Amino acid sequence: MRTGEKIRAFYDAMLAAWGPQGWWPAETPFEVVVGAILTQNTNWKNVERAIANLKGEGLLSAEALARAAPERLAEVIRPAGYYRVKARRLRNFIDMLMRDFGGSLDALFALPAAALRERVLEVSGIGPETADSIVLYAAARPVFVVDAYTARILYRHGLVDADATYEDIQSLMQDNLPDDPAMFQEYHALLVEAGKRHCRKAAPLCSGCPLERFLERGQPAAE
DNA sequence: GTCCAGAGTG
DNA sequence: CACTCGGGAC
Repeated sequence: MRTGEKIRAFYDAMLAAWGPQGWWPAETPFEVVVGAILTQNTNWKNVERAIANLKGEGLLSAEALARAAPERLAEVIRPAGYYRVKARRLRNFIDMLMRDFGGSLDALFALPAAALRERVLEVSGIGPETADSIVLYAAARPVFVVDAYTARILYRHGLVDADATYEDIQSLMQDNLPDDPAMFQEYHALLVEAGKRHCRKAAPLCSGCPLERFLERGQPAAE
């Protein structure tokens, strides 16, 4: 099976095994943005607590976040970890939104997809994965979100090299899939599920993984 | 004790 | 290149 077929077959196999994942779990696009920043290298369970705190404090809006004292914001999002850094990152995004788009997410999202991605990437503390999560899940534009699980799963199946860059992997996925935001949303969520359940860093549990049948001789590759 | 829906800095 | 940021779930 060649690369493109395999990439498309992965999706079908995971979807058949686990069904739709319902990502991104949030009530509004703004909440998606906040969650995308808070979940950097962090368990989603902890992010849920932080978002619940923000809601309880009435801080889940651009205006409220722009006014909140940095120390207070940090304390409220504390359960998400890296709380001082993340408080600053949230503020950096809000500052950009207020300054350049009148605080309107809709105005920001009206940009063409490529310009939107670049604009979000310019915010200090928002890197490629967080930017693409915002573009895909909050703005519903067709960019593929790459994360550590994506790289590991593709690497262990021999579809990318160990040193493949973010852009390498993103291009590989986008070049071999239809340009469908809803599908990209689902595919990334399914890869995260596969990563958590089976393709863990230290001890991969290939047995029972819906992607197991796509492994070839010698795979998964050693780290 | 491990590890998480990463990114910036020295 | 390594190091920092970090609470919480398991």
